[in-house]
Amino acid sequence: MNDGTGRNPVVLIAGPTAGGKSAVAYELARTNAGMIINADALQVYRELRILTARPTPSEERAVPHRLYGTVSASRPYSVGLWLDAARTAIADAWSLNRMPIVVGGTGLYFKALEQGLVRLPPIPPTTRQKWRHKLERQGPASLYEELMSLNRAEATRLRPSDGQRIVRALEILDATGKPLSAWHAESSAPGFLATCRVLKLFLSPPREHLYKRIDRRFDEMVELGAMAEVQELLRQSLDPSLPAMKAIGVGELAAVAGGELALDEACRIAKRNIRRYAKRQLTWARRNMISWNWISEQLMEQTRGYFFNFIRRVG
RNA sequence: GCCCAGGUAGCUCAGUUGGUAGAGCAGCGGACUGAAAAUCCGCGUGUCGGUGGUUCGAUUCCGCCCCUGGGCA
Repeated sequence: MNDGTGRNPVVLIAGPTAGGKSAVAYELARTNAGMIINADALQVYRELRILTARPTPSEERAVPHRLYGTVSASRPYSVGLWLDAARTAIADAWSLNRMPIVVGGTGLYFKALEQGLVRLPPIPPTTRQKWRHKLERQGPASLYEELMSLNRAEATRLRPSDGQRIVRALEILDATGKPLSAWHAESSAPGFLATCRVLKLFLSPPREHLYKRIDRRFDEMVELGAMAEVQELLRQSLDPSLPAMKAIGVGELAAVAGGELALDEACRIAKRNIRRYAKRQLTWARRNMISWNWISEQLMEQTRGYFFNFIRRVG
């Protein structure tokens, strides 16, 4: 696929959850021979169609979709795995003469796509297990001490309470003999999109509207059978620390299934957690997505023609 | 109309024997490189219903007014 400039085109659509990304992506893709590629860390899980607000089967039939529901909830996913899959999908779109439209709410995935990821040798699963178990048994403070004695600079980069990052730092040090910061410094691989013609849209509805949509959408999820979806997931008896089990709504509705929480109370908590998540997405974006086109709902209406023109021109 | 009980943060309320106030929930800000819907850090955001009075000083005491419950008519 070529737009006359010799550079391949890509459209990226990001924004907080429930902000209308999917609808925009679908419309662009349907009218401009696009291919929609998922950039959401949770929408990859097969079992979570309703709770992660994945595109509907009819939408998936109308327009090519990639990386939605392709992974079992029993498997941990990661940025690295996603990045490989996303690159393949984007290349596929080009070869099929379709405009790749990468949509999702996971800021880190977009950052990896744009700027690349540190090239690390694979960490053996046993090493990963070792440190994770240690965290469970001893807690973050003790592991922080350990990291401090192994590599002071690496430890001071982190907080003593941030168990997840401490474990990551330790497993990298353990498996490669070098701290993450050293790997980071030496592998400045250019991002996959460095040579592409890229349109970056960040959909940013007013906070108040966003929160209303979040609340409404969760009620809809429950009506559509979110409860059954969670019960089905629970039947697999998966490790609760798996990413899929941490999807917002899973824990809350599981508590209802277990008789520990009333449904309306669970909904209240889930909605609050989604609102907080949306806030974290916005915090991330303010810092990391400065160069994106930030568009409000109104602006989206006003500039619709402009963006469609971009698509037509390059597509 | 009269009699009670209230009006304090977005909500539910606590409190100040007179020195401009604090909990829970909600919210807000920040960090972030293979678990990122994760993980972690920080922050009370206030015309104490209004208006006069007493006082060095009133959210607190007094008067009047407004509003919300409940009761009596």
